[in-house]
Amino acid sequence: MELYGDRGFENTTVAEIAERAGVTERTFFRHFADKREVLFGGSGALKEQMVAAVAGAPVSAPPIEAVAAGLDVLVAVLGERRDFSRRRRAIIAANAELRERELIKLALLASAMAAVLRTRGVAEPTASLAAEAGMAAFRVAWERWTGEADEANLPQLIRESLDELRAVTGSGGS
Amino acid sequence: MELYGDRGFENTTVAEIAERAGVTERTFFRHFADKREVLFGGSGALKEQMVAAVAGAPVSAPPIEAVAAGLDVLVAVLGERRDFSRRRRAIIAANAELRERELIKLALLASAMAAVLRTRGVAEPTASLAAEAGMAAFRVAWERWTGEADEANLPQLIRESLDELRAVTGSGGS
DNA sequence: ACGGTCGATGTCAGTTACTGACATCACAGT
DNA sequence: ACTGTGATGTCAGTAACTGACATCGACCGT
Repeated sequence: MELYGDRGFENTTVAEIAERAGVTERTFFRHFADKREVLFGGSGALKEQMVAAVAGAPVSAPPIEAVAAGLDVLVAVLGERRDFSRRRRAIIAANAELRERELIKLALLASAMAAVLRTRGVAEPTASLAAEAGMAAFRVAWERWTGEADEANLPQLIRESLDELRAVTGSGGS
Repeated sequence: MELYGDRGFENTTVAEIAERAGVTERTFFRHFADKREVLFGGSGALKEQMVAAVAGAPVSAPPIEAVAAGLDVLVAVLGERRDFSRRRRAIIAANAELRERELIKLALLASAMAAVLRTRGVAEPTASLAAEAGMAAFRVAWERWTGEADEANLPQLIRESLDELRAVTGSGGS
């Protein structure tokens, strides 16, 4: 991350990273599938935690509530160190390939949540849409949170986004 | 696309594509920024059309309606040749890098629509959320349309997805 | 203590996506 | 005919990855 931050992602070679870490290039690629994955390492574990949170929501809770429980985990993990998150975000925002990777990671999280919803008996278009809606709300809240100067409250922003999403979709069908 | 379909995306080299097209490798890279871009060529023009459609929606129309007008264009362009779309989709679905690319293309379309909404006076969290919600509805509808065997109606599926999205977010706030 | 297995690392050679610099060539306008 | 201009070819180079094999240290059973 230091190298990516200083010289930029694309001006940093794997050889440099490996040298800084005191290993060979080959070893780097045994730890990370590719150069981008460095910034998305914990996403597997994160997925597990989110899945557990969604699965652990009360049976009576509507789908969007279960998804919100999953997002709480996401927020807890990503939102704890704000300056770290901002540096990371700046690096990702500055590079198209990293943005792609981030999008697919979030999409994976959403589809994992949708899968859990299905095991809870939610039928298909609904499950995916609830998960996607939650993710959209998160994404927008996340942008604001990392972008704004003052100490905004991330869970609060997510709640507002969900409310806004309801308002926006609620006005009129096609 | 023939090569990608037959041998798979990652087993196809740029040299092969160039040879098939009767040009050199270098020329290939002058037409396409990278190997994936082949499958996403028209997305610039598509964006323009969608932007125009959103901008052209009645001033009185709520944001989600303007977005729906943009999606109609997307549907018209992508949905006209169904078998072509399905082959293309199969290729993309089979490869992670292509899925990444598709996600960022859709995200670009969404953010372009959000930008237009802003020029129409829609305030910020609302604009992004309306665009993202619309895109989520499209994505889910698109999955169903390309996946299902019978001749489903894509605009119809999108309308259903938007309705479902409203239902799903509408049940309860946090 | 000793041999053996195993996991992590190093080494090396190779492929392939992509890029910059320069040459060539056809064609349009004057 | 002259000249630019845009598209292509040629060539050399970089850097991300990958497969195959060697090494080495820790740990395990006897």
